[in-house]
Amino acid sequence: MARRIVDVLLPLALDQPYSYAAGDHAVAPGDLVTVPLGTRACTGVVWGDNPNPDPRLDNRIKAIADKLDVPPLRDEMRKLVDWVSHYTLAPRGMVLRMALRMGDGLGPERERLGVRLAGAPPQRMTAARARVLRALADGLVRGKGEAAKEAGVSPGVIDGLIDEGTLATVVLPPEPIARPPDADFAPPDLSPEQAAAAATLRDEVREKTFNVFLLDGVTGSGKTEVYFEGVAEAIRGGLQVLILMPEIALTAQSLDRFSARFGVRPAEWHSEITPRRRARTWQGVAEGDVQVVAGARSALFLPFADLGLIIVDEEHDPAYKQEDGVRYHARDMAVVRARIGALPIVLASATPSVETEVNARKGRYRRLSLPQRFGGQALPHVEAIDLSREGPPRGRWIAPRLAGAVKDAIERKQQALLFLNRRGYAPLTLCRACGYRFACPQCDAWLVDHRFKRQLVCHHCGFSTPHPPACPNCEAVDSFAACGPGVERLEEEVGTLFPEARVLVMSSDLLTSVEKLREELTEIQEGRVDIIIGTQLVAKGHHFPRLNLVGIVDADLGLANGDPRAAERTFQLLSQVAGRAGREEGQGYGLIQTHQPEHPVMRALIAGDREAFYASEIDIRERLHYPPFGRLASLIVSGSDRAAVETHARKLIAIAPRDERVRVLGPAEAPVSLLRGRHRFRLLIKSPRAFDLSGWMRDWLALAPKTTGDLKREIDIDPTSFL
DNA sequence: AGCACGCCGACT
DNA sequence: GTCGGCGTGCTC
Repeated sequence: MARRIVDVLLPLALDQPYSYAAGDHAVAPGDLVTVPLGTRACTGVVWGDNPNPDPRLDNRIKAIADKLDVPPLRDEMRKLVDWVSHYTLAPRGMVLRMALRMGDGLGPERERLGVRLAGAPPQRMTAARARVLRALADGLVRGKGEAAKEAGVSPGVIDGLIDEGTLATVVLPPEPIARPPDADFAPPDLSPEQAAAAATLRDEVREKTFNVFLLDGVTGSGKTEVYFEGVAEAIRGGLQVLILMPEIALTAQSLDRFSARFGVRPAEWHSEITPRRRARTWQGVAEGDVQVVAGARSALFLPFADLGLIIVDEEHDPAYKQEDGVRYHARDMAVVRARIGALPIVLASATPSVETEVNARKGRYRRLSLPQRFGGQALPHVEAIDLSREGPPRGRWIAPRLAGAVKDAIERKQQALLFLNRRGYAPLTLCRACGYRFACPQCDAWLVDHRFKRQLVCHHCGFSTPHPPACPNCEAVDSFAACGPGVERLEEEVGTLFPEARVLVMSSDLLTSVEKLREELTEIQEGRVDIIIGTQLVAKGHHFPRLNLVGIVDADLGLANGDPRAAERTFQLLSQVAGRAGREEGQGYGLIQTHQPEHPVMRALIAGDREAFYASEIDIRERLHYPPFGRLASLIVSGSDRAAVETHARKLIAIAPRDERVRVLGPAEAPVSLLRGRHRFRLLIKSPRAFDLSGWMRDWLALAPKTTGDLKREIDIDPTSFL
């Protein structure tokens, strides 16, 4: 019999699988195998049989070294890898890599050792040893770490007693990575609207067909309770569930809501999971032992054994777009995964992305609306403060009317939130004597003054330098002027306006740990804070029960550049922030400081008229043939030699295949034209919606000269960031 | 992505 | 004379 050759896809920057001899291994598509690659060994996945391997390989085909004892990557997963790779133009191997990110320590469970009292007391008794003996006096088995903790000693003391023979070790059964959730642990009381939506989801989960739902309701309308009913139905049916969330939202608060409903926490999956836990979760998911995973976007590539439902919470959140490596949008790829796996998917948001909203309007997605706040609470009352008519005095950022509202809120013992999406003290520092401006040496960006850290910092590359005593250009002393506000400067102003108030600044760069964030949230909840000053960190999912007033200090900030998604993002962010007001303490109040109160975003926020915003934004997108009415791709050429970068970009345009449906715009210097010492030129590619833009891009790049030196091309299909 | 190979600067 | 910097190219 002829020897069997199989194609193995490797988690490397390779688009094509490599051929290996199966040898004695009974392998099938999807099996994880170890294969020799150059000088090393590599774990890959059998992609299929290859009866006619490339003759140019002649006899260089090596043999599979080993087959791993884990469930094979299912057909759906392999289809997903192929699909995502085709769509994003990332090499297939790099997409596979995401599906194999299980860390080390796969395979048999590392033995967990327990200890119990077994022999005579040790020759040399110490205080620590005595504490251990007392703690274990009942003769029961405890885990090693557990015993040390209970006795209040270091693990070394336990090991010493094992060596002495006083304690005996026992192999413990493995601890489950996640206990099974109980679908009926604490069923909720639902409003009629919630109950109707929940019933639809339950039916759909039983139905097991592809269907996309937009679960649409304002902050506080109870979306989570509704999709939990879909989750419960999947659990009852023995199916697995994936709940995607923006990474920052995966806090204790939201996981606690899950455990309040189902009795246990879901398995977690995000960037800070330890490697061991990661490996065990991956394996638990693949074997079907883990029923529910709550995870950040990368959880989309977990190898579920029997997935029955996907939830994408806060589906509009920009964090779903991965901007480096494989550039994919987790919400869109989640829909693809649901279609491939023939299962329902729920996109939940109070402010759906324009894409999702259009899909719902056209009937491609089914809308489940939750019209009110749960418990009949009113939405916050929102007003604009026109900065050109009633702005603050020069050098101040809080208008008199906003200051008055803050004062009232404090007097009523309620909390106020001042939102400013800008970290640090001031975004620009200049010398009054000579006009010198502090700029990043390796980016096209100003250095931001961070007074708390006593540094000038580049927000693009992280470069930082101490604030110099004199101007580097004219050597003038005391000539610096801070231009514009950041949250730290706002804190200063609040300090002079309300010297008695207890103020807390929440900004990602002031956060040292998740623990610290948790403490701060508790402080806020317990009312030990009067004024919260925050960046977008405060917009995400945290619940502030005593908050009644939200002041948006600079609503125009996100609208400044020429980003086609600026309006949408500003609307979503500001709605979310304003929605934090008055969720428990009566009528909430929002004040929006803006120079353009007539802008569709502001008008919609003030009127509480979401529909008006979508109507205007959808109209603009349709006229400009922007997504979702057309397709968009971006190609950024970058490198240290500016001329070489521009030449290459022009060359790409010159060789682009001609097609009257495709327009290639550029090359233009990218908005951030210098980043980490690399010059950047951008091409934008537009096509109709019904066009395989990925395929066209692939054909185009096949004609392109290969890059030399440090020249790099980055392709982004459906870009969401235009920097 | 790794890793080896290869061709030019400062030292055990 | 070697050690080692990281640019280029290959891995079935």
